[in-house]
Amino acid sequence: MTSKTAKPVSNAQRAVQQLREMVFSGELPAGSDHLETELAERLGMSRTPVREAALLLESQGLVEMRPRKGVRILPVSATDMREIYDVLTELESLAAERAAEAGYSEPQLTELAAAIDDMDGAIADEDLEAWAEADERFHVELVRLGGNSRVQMIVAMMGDQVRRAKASTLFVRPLPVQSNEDHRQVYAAILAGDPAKARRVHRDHRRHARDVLTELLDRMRLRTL
Amino acid sequence: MTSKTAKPVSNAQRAVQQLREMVFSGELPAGSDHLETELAERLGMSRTPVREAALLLESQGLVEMRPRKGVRILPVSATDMREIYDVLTELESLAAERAAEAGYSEPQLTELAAAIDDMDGAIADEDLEAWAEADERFHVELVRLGGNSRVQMIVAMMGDQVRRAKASTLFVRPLPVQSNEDHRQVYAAILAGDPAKARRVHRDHRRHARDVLTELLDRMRLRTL
DNA sequence: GCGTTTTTTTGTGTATGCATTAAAAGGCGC
DNA sequence: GCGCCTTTTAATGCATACACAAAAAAACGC
Repeated sequence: MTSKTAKPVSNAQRAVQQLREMVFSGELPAGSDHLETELAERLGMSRTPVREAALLLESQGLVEMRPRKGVRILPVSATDMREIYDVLTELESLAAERAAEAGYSEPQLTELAAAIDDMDGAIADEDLEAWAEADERFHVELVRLGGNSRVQMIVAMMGDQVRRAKASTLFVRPLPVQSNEDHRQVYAAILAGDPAKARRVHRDHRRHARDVLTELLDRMRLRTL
Repeated sequence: MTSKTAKPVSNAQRAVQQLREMVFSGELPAGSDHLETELAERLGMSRTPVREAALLLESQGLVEMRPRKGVRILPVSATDMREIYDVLTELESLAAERAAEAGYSEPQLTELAAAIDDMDGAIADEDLEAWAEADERFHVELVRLGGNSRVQMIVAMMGDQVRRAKASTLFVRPLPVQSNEDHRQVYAAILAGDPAKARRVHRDHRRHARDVLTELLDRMRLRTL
């Protein structure tokens, strides 16, 4: 039911996926070093595909390869967070603007609406993980509607870089009750075909989220994640 | 005077640099395919470092690796140009805003001022290549002043993707006489510490440049470069 | 003991060989 | 000739081997 004929996925691709998961899950903790040989053994393949995978992850800003020191899982500092959120703010706002310009009709926005509803539901249940998942869906879908493949890529990349940080602050953050009001406004602006408003609302939303998070990080004295 | 003791640069790094130059110079034309073996021979090294280099360039959006077909030099379509210019507009505007917030004083902005002056000079001489070089310097320096390393990276990456296209339209574009007025306004806004104005002016500048270029591409019936 | 030099260890960067498999070439019936 | 099957060719993906250099360990002088 899941696959047709079993697709031939390369070892390098598997290495990328597995390493990503190991990074996100914390199995490879931020700041830790791992020799190519060690990772190769862990993944049950030779150094070559592992190396290629590491090279890719390095270009995505998730790890760093230092000769003789191994593959270092990059920590994310408060400064990094600010940088990343700034980029996300700009590009998502652009996406919102473009989405509003595109003249989508309601049936094309069901995914977005569903994400918003799910966030409401999660807040009512005080289910933070469900909320985070729906929030993620909202942002991904918004960017998709923006129709710029490069923006999609960059946003995904930046999202990966802050994934761990988001996860570890999720339970100490205030319940984002206000947040969904913003989401609905963005949705409305897109449906109404008001690009300037869509941009502005989303931008303010993002900026606020950034301030909350960075202040939180300062308060937690968390310098890297 | 240039080097201390001759640094040990890896073959893979050399491969990256050389391949980049070969792409930008047109020695490897857009749309062409090249087998790993062929490139390895051309660069005088084995497939391994060439492969790593190609993987990197792929992650930067310059080439695409297709099994059995070889390394394909990615062409840039009119749509691609629009996407890229949209991203550049957003991120450079952010940089301008942040630069204005940073409270730079005149001596810290000499590089930017010099680039503007050079553009004026180049326009007076009708030296398009000198103008393009100074324009590049202006934008790079502006982004640097913005102080966001991720923005710098992404802008550089997007810049690489449109490098060939810019070069090949340079001589059919109208002389950018108006453009430098914008640059001076951005400069002034940064020095005056007016983030909103810096952003707005640069954004409009960019948007205009984008319209000129895309219209030009349509008129030239150039679909890929 | 302790700073310095020498030896050993070890990880990486690169070359190379090979199995796999997609594509091209060739053969065959009609 | 032409569609279809078989054979051959050849490019990749991966494993492996090895030289080099960096770091660690050991030896040494004092």
